[in-house]
Amino acid sequence: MIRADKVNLEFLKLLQRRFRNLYREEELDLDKIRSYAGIDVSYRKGLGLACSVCCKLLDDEEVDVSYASSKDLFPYIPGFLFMREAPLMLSSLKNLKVKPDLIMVDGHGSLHPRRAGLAVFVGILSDLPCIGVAKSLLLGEVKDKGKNISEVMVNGEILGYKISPKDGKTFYVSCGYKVKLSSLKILFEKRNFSYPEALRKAHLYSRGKIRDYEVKG
DNA sequence: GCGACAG
DNA sequence: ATCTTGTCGC
Repeated sequence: MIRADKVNLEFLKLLQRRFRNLYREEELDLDKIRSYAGIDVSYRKGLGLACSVCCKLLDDEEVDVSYASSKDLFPYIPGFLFMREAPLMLSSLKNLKVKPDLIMVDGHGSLHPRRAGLAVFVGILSDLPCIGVAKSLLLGEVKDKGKNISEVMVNGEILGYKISPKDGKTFYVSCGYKVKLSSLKILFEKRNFSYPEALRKAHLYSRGKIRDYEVKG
């Protein structure tokens, strides 16, 4: 494990700026998106385990599941989560037999100090439309609170949305790659502001799998 | 300098 | 994120 106090943050910021230069936005044609994958990572005693769950976009029916694990983990440093989780997420994504048309990762995309969160890296490196879905805010202010969907502002710019399901915890979404804010809004409105089922399962499955390692090996 | 800080 | 049993409440 690399020591957090030995990490060259200036170099990593440079890396984030370069990936941001590769960032692109596109209109999401929902009629052409058949399936999407939710990706999450769990940890236990120095081991990290990622899970990708591929579901149909229409009814959330599960069509594929894959995993990837590693003991060679980068430390968690706020603002640099990509170094810790992007490699594991990309590995589990490769292990899917059914290739998704869209991916959603646990973490922020453009809603980030340098607009280069985890979802931006995973989107660019997989060359798939990607959306960042986080449970808490890293920065930004919520405008027009109280609605199902409200804008998150950073320096007068909309960088994401706060989504409040009728039943359940609120979460935040932002663009990762090849997606536009307008597409995000339409997508979550169509899905009735609910937390993505594929992500919920990826979280459950990764936790279940990493506990098996305790018993087996 | 102080505090805040995705997972 | 993880370490962790029972317990309060819908």
